[in-house]
Amino acid sequence: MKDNLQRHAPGPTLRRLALYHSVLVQLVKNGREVVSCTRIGEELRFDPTQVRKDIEATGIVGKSRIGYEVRPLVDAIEDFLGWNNTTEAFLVGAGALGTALLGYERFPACGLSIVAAFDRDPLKVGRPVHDKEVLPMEKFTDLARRMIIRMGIITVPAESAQNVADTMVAAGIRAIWNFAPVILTVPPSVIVEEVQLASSLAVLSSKLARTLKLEKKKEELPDDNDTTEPAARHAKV
Amino acid sequence: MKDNLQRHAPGPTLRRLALYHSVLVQLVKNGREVVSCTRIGEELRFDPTQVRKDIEATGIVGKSRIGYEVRPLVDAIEDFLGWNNTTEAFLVGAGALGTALLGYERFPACGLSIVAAFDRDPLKVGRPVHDKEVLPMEKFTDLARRMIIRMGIITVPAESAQNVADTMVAAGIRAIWNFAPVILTVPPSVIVEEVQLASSLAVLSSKLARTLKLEKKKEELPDDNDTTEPAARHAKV
DNA sequence: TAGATTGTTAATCGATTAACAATC
DNA sequence: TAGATTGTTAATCGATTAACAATC
Repeated sequence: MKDNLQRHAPGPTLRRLALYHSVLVQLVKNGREVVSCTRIGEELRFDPTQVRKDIEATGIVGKSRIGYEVRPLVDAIEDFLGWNNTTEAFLVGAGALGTALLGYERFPACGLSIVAAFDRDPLKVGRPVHDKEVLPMEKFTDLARRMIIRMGIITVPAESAQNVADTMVAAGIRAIWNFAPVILTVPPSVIVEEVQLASSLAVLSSKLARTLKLEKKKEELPDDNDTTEPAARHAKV
Repeated sequence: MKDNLQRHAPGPTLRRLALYHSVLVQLVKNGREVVSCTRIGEELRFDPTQVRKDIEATGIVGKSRIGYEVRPLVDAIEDFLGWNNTTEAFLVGAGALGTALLGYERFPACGLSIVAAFDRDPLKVGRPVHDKEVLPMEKFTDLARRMIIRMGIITVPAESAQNVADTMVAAGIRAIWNFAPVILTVPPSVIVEEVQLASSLAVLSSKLARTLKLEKKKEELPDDNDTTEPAARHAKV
């Protein structure tokens, strides 16, 4: 056992821990009491060694031949990810994406509670979305300070995102989850997690384009290099 | 110049290329004709060397002391990411998140056109969302085959996601953008890009929890290790 | 020319994977 | 016991960063 101060874990580990959590919560529901890395890995198609390494970061130790106790493991992951105590967040931008996040059923299990939404559009203000009030932007700073809100979620268009971020920082917010398609500039004391949909799409579309191009080429020149052609296998026979 | 067949680029590079694209499109609008890696890097707070390495992957060559021509660079990135020809996609799950994606203004610039949405809920079928038809799930397979749709977007709850993915694969879809909180199982010929919101939140919330814990500890025991205490600096003076 | 910038190779860094002893 | 599984160290892999010659 190392010190009780939380060790720094690499980003990929944190991301996978969130996935393990989801799997483990399901196992708890099914009444499972112990689980092995192999089992978790199978579910998510991860290498068992990697799962073990990740779990090690949480400080949990398992039992040889048995695996890990599910319930303590869930607790340790929640502790590690900061999901054990509910984090109250303010969301800015009550458009379609903001609305989707306000109603996302998974967040409570991740210790996230979006307690209010803000918008500068008077038409959106006043109409509750998923039982959450939509307040005018003017109320943001005062309310965030009084409620000691530490997390902000940005779902406004690109043009206003930096401005919103500045307001959040000034109001004492320490972590920003940014869904707007711009990279934010914030002081070093503020943490930003960028959700860049275009980046995610880039990975998918580039791979798809590449695959389709390759297939097209293969169709056009079906030579001996084409191992999918059964005939090619007879070359040496 | 290497072969004209697209080289494989690492995921992080693809993600950053999407961000460069956004910056460059803006530069084109402003009438800029050339740009250096340093300039792009400043905008996104990336290392200039990294920007150069990424650009290298697209096959574009720059000019010493000048930089890169913006317009050809944009074209090359679009070509590389598969954003030059419009990809038509079907979306399944016309809930809040699906609605948000159907109306996302940035997608056309990324060569993505969501041409129709599908839902199994009869209440959602028939009412167009953002000018896009919402069709019953029964029509998916036939329509996808006839229109030769290659990309599918999943915005259904976790429980139905794998089922939807299976339908997509059977209908000839080759790339799936998955927003449901489950890891999908698909044949190797199908590409999946997972958008796991919980994973993204995990990175943010764990960092925030860690920071807040550290600060609390510092408050409780303000000893000489606390470099923010000006008094500590006088220890040796 | 001088100096900013590219292109490219080498060094570093960090994460993943493999290997294997310990253990229940 | 035998064998599955953990814990841990070492090897590998891949991406980032540094260094520097070439160039306009």
